[in-house]
Amino acid sequence: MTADIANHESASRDRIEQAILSAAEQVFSQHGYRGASLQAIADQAGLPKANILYYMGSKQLLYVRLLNRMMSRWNAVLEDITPESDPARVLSDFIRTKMMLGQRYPEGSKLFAAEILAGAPFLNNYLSGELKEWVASRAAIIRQWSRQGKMDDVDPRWLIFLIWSATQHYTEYSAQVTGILGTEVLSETDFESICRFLEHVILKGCGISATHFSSVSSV
Amino acid sequence: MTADIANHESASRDRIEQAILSAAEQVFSQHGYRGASLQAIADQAGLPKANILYYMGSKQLLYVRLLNRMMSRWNAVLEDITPESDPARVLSDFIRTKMMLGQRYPEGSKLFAAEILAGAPFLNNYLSGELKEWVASRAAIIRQWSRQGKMDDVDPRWLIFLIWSATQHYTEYSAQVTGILGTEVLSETDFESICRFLEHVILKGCGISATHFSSVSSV
DNA sequence: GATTGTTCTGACCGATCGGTCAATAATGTT
DNA sequence: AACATTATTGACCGATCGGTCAGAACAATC
Repeated sequence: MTADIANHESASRDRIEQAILSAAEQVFSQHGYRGASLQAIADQAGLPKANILYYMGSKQLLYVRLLNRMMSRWNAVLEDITPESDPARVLSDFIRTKMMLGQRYPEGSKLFAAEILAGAPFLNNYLSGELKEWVASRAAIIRQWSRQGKMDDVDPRWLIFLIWSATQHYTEYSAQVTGILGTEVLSETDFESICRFLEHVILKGCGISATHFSSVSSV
Repeated sequence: MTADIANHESASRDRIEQAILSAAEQVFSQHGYRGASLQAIADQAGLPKANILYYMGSKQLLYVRLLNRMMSRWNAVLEDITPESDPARVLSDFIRTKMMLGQRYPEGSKLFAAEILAGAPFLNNYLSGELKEWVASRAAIIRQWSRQGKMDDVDPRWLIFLIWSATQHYTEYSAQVTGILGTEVLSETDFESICRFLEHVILKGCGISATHFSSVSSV
């Protein structure tokens, strides 16, 4: 008897669970919690419906498990930020990290968006607890930057929301973006162009002098 | 027999239809097309379910009718923009108009967002047709502004997306925003503060010198 | 007051929903 | 080989889904 089996986590079981989670992420992200059906998830995963429930227990357990998985992916963002940090570097990193996360986990990002749209019935505690503290602590540091004259005296909360929304837009509204651009997916060139644009506008807009390693090329 | 009745549009019928549309907008915006049920809409409207279908024909007809109603509300945005317009005034108007629309029609905005999240199955033609042309024509004018030296040489598409997302955020993510701020609704003070912040960052970030009537107070 | 057309709605339809369960198959363990 | 555990899944459950329909209720015209 191996340690894995003792922990009820054989390699086979783990592989199947990941396949189910991946399938469920797709379906939930498109249709939200209510609009998603276990049958659709099962079809997507290529398994019988009863199998989904055997591994996940219930629709709700599967859903909150997906939410938690997505939350944990965001944990590292803006983790090591101090009043002595360089605003240009930090905000630039923030923009690029969020853009990258949206590209890497598009379904997870959409899943989160759908949950918020529905009024965050499963995430209310997280939003008004953990995330609220996260924003408050970062906002305090940004406010110090303003007081130190490193940047304009803007409301840090609106700045965080701005970066959040501007980056999230390209994953959640991908259907609109690709429809307008006329391409199926966002090219690597477009991705880099967007990052540079956001860095340029937001940093300059906040009165942050660009450092040597990050700026927009065209100005 | 009045002209209204001849047009199959009595005042009574119109009142009921509006009530149904309003109720449906709430339910669809929260749960998307698939997740919304006619029974929930009927309950919200205080009518029997069969009554909804009597007035609207089917779930799909009701849904597309709501989408079209929301589209028409956005028609006036950035309508009278020319190469000779003042970028500061135009972008400032754009920001405030979009913010105001989101506040005025929160359910409609969320409905639109849910449709895009689902992959825009009912709006693909609109996005890659009408809206694409709308963006292209505005982008052309913004590009002329850049060539005239009125602003930095930024990609107009990313600028439009930026304003779009930053303003939309406060209606679609209202659950997250209010959760983080700790308030139930966005106060009038916050609303004005956000508008000024966005005007400041975006105009300054695009190298647009603020005109006399619009600027941020704190810098 | 009988006739006609519109509005309203309970009852019902087949399909699908999330979830249960018993029977079977596969996989260890000894 | 015998046994115990886990994995798998078709069949089924009550509830709800979108939608239909017959007929009651209502209003307008003659």
